Amino acid sequence: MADRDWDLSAVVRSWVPTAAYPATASAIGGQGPNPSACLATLTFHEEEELGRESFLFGFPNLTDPRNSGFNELQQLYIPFLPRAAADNPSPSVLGASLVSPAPVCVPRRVAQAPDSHSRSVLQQQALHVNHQYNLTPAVQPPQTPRTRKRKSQQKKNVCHVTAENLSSDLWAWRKYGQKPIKGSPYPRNYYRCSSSKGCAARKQVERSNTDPNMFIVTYTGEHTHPRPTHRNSLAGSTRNKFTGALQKAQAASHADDPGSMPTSLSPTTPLTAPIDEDGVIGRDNSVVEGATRSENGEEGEIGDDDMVGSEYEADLDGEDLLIPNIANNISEDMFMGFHGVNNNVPNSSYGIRQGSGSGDY
DNA sequence: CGGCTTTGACCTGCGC
DNA sequence: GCGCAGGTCAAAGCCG
Repeated sequence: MADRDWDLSAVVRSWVPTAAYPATASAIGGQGPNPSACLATLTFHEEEELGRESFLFGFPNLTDPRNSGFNELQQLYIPFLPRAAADNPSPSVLGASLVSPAPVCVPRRVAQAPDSHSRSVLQQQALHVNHQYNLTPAVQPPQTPRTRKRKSQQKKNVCHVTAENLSSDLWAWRKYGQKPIKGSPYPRNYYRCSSSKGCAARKQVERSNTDPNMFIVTYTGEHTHPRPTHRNSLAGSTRNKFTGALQKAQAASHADDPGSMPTSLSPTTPLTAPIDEDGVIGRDNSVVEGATRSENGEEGEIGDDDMVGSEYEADLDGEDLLIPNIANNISEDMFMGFHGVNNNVPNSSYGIRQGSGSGDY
């Protein structure tokens, strides 16, 4: 019985409430959503895209004080943007001054011995930011899903984000597994991109055992397709048991499970309306690899199997994608789920791998 | 009906 | 080689 189990899918799934995905909003619930959370899913490529006019289309309320987080995030990402983008960041990209916490990722080769000299300036900057915002960046070597490189050599893009900043990338993620992790009271949820059947992109979400308010999002693999122009009919809109059955489950079984998370919230970002094709929003704050790459050709290199690199390439292509109308769609209730998580609120049994977790346990 | 979540079983990596 | 732990598969069931 994993009474501490929680379904991170709730976290991963886009928290952005929209008319199209009201359930998601209510499922997440809560108050004081941080717009920047949405950006947490952006890659620097995507950020670059966001700099385009179309981006404003997607975020009509950028001027809204609530969007300060967005701008903040952009600021934070600047160091990680491709040099061109960083050198000539559009106003939207640069945004305003930092005000609220924003998720930041820093590329790092886990397998490599940390070398202060080798650490890129960008990384240091990111680290600084992370420190400011109490974020714990960590990037591990990417991996090639399915081919299973040595675990220690797998490339990963790890981001530590707060519940508020938990992602809402536009990719459609489908949960395919959950496993309790030894040493951690919280299970790890596994997601794969559901936008394309052949897509190798994976996403892992787990709550930090050191800081329950932090979530560790790990991206591996790369998308083999352009961003979806639209969500699957059900993607992100269903499974919002959190609103219905979920709540029942909460009351019934995991009323005291601090680690629990509403499963209903899939890592899918609800999209309200298609933005300009150039509008790009993507994964969570996986800015990392690119950052290193731009600064340090070797460290954080975007190898062939580096999902980040290739993915970024695709992003730059201006693949069609949608931008969630975050500001307009954020619901008061949206973060209820997160609050529940943060406050040991009963969470659903959904997405929770009871006890033995996934099979082997 | 299509897509998603759940979850037990199986596979693989890795340390000893 | 063995065993543990992490990662993935896939059937079953749920939902709109």
